Amino acid sequence: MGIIFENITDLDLRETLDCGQCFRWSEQSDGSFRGIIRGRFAQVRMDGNDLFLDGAEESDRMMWRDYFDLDLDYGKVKRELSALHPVLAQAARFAPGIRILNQEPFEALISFIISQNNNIKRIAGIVDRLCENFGQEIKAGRFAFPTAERLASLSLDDLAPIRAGFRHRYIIDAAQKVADGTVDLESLRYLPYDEARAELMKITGVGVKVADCVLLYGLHRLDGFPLDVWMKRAMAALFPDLTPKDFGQYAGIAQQYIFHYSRMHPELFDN
DNA sequence: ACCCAGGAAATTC
DNA sequence: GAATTTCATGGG
Repeated sequence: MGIIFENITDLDLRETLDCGQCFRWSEQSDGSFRGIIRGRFAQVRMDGNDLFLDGAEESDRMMWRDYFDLDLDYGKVKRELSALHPVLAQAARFAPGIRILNQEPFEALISFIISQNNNIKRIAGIVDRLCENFGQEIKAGRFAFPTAERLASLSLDDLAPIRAGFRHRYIIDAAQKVADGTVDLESLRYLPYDEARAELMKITGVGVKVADCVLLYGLHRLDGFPLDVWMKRAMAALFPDLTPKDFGQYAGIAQQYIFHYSRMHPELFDN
């Protein structure tokens, strides 16, 4: 059982799965990654330009193609972005195998609510505990991300085991507003950007930055440009003459190159 | 003991 | 309205 995608360029699994956009893949000692996406398990690895999804089902081929964004020409995107600014070209060359995943919108929403005033390692731990406690077990010890309906039914005390602190009430409010239709995540996919952002900000605990992350990572709004502490430092130090709008329709991809490059080069910001 | 972490809400000025 | 403080938790 498994799926193979042949002749895949511009994809590096470690760069893509460990660049801060997702929190649920675990790297194995052989360099492959195991994860559960949309309730489906896969162990993924690259062999040359072939992408192997061991354990995945052929009937899910389209889902996985979509998840890894295999229909977008990242070579072309990189050429366009690299022409904008030499430092952006350098950031893209540093991790040329980054792609923006198509994550489940609700998972992105909850994950980035958890991300606020937090660090990536602990975010991953909280998300793991959330899945273990409230997600469906797909195979031994591996759980799906919980549904909005399930999380909406919980009390603050129920969430105590995930140890997310003050974010517990944000998680429940988000789940309730998604479950009861107050916020329709799928409808945000093609709404004007500012309107989509405003919809998400109806949720307690969702501000501009979390909303931008949900739109970019969960709804594939590549025009989004989340500005976290790292990106604000990077913009001030590396792109003082540019604004987010200057990065165009693929700003979100530029953001990911810059975010990863900055996080891997903290010495750039020692002042 | 102190500081920070892919922020946002609550409070104060 | 804009600036500051608080909010849990864990690691350095």
